[in-house]
Amino acid sequence: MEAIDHTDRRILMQLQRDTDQSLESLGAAVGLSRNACWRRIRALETSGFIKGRVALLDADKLNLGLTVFMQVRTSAHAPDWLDSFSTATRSMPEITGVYRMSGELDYLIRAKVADMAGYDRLYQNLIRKVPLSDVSASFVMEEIKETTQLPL
Amino acid sequence: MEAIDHTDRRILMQLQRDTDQSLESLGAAVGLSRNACWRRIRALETSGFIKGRVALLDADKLNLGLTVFMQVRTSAHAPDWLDSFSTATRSMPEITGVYRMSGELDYLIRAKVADMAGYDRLYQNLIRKVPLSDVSASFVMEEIKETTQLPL
DNA sequence: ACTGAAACAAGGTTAAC
DNA sequence: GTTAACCTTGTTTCAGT
Repeated sequence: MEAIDHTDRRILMQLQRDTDQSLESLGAAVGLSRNACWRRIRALETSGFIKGRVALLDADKLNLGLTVFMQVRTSAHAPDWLDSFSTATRSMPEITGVYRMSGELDYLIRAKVADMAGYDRLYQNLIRKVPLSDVSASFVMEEIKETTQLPL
Repeated sequence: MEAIDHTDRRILMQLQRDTDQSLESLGAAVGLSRNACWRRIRALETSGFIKGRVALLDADKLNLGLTVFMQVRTSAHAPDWLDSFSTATRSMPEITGVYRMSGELDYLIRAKVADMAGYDRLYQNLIRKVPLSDVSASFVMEEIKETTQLPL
């Protein structure tokens, strides 16, 4: 696993914007021939810098217009509580992010649902699978920025 | 803009998992010929269900191992405060998400930085660009789940 | 109107330098 | 790193259901 140079960064920058460019245009953008480019990309893949290539869908069009952040506060709990919490949240496709936060007893959940009724179903499902003492939800009114691009 | 059927959903499911499969294998997965598949994908693109295709990078490898959520509480402010806030956050590449939350005076920011020093730089930069009264930060200790896949 | 089969062209992959 | 051959696969055309 090598260190990354300036040209690699530029390639990554392009790919995390749009992975559908041809090697030709990509090479042109970073000043490289078609397969010099190809070989670098391949290296970036095998070394794990590139985790994968995915399609990004329109949540509104798919009737998933409501994004909710749930803050879970949990008091003392059995040692395997985290296990069942992880398993439960990972198995629920509406939940797109789960994070253990600083402060030890806090978890943050991000989920996508159709509407309030959808949120309630999600909430009911979740507390049925894993005991949660204190849950508070905040809803996204406006998405000012949302990107998968990392700063390079 | 049409409604989406079951086969389209299966295609979208595949593509948001991995957009690098050939039309051949994709078609096999959903029970379609190569270009029946192709035409559906094309329709899903032009109708906007597919917003784009991107590469997902490894944040740790790129020295962006610290994810932080910042909660911004703002009291009364000039009518164009939101404008300058939006412009400022959108121009900062470390910031990967900005949301106006329910409760009217709350904004949530997600950012990726290298470490605490990186967070402090980001914070200093941000408050230099736009006046913020009350900012609290929570740091991600453990990423239990993180996906771009929407539930279908 | 939507399907599949086959021809075609573009672009990813390999080999040679 | 480059150029050029190669061959997979995306794209277009066409005919059938």
